[in-house]
Amino acid sequence: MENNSSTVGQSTFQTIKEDIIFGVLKPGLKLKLSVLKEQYNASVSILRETLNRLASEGFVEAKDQRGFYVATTSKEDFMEIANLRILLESYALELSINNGDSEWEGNLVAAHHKLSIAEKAIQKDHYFEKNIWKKCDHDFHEALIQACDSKNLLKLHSTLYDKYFRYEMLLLTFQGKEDTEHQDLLNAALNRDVKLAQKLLKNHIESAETYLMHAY
Amino acid sequence: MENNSSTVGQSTFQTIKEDIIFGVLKPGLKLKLSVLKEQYNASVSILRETLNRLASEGFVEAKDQRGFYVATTSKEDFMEIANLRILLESYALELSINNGDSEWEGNLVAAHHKLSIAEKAIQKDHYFEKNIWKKCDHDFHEALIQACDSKNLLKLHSTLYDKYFRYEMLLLTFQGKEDTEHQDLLNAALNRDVKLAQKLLKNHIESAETYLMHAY
DNA sequence: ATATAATATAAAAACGATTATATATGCTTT
DNA sequence: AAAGCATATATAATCGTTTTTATATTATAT
Repeated sequence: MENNSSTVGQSTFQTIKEDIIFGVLKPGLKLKLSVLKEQYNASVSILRETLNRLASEGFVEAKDQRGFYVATTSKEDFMEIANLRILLESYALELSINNGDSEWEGNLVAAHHKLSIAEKAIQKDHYFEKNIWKKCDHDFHEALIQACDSKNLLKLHSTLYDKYFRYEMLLLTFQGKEDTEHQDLLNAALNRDVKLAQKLLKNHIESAETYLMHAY
Repeated sequence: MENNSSTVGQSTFQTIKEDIIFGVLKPGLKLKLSVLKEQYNASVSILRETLNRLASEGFVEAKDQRGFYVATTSKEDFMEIANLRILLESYALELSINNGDSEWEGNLVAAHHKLSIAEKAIQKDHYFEKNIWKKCDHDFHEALIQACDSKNLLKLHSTLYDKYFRYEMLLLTFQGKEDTEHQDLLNAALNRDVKLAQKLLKNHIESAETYLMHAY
């Protein structure tokens, strides 16, 4: 899970964030500066900058005068995240379907194609890199709403997606059974059928949600 | 606009955030570490932590290797913020009205009472502290959705509210003519009339929105 | 005269060291 | 022996300095 962004700050931010999302850093874990320093080869200042950013995004909890902890998880929190994701992604989807031009369609088809390859790969090879599949799934959902024409909305959705995904990673090895869901979603979007697309999206998120809830 | 939170970091964060919201630090302004150091009596490290947090909340733009700038503003950005606020606050309002118990009602009535006093004060005395009125307005809107039972939603709404408020501050001295809007909103909420409350809220935000748009 | 390269300068990024705070440990007193 | 206070230790918060990077300036060559 190496990362070579431009600055040291950027790359440690990315790495730690991913480690939280993929469950390498477990919920509730105390993030001692001295330990992280060794673990991520970064100075205290950089780590504090990083943890502060992660705290304001909600992946880390900053207890005043008592350091940083990996954000804890709960059934309630997961439900909130899922519902907010549905709300925002549905709204964005509607805007995007109504706005999207041919370039949007092209990117969407391309993203779906990549995703379907990754899905096949992960079903054959159980040890296929999860983070590759994650990126494809993320990119597809982002491509769907790309034409919503609201940077703020895209930013919010992205964080919410990551939080939702974290629960997916924490609660299961891999689901692997969402066969045609993405395909159907793609078709509905291309047919500019807002209502259907929104319904499929809701089901898509909720089906994973109920599935994951059993793990709690 | 002094602030004495527990840690130096917390208080400079609060202060700089408020200075951005209230327009003391103008949009696009370059935030030179050396200047801020004098201005806010804080060390570079503290300032970097602060600016990183503000960047991830969207009040500051962090250009890689080229420092920090106060987030720029635009008509489009404002529209996005307003629409997102309507979406989230309407949703939260519905949940809150359906969930709210007597304590929620009590706090709501109290918040509205305080707000109406502040509104009267600001109409008489034109130099009445804006940040007091801001706090009352914020508290009232928060009280409305307090019973929505979703910390994530409340957090998102709070940031969105602040961003919306920033535009209010940047684009006018004071509006001062929203006479009965808050009162009507309060009544609808107490009567548990979701649809009406949502409609009033939408109007409330949009009326300010169109009013402010003329300033651009 | 203009364009490109070398140099100088200013500011951000990163670091290590110092100070303040909280919790754990042990001692004293009732 | 237990409770409360004092001390010690670990760790977070803060600071000043060093290193790196980007941009502005100047010089040189075409």
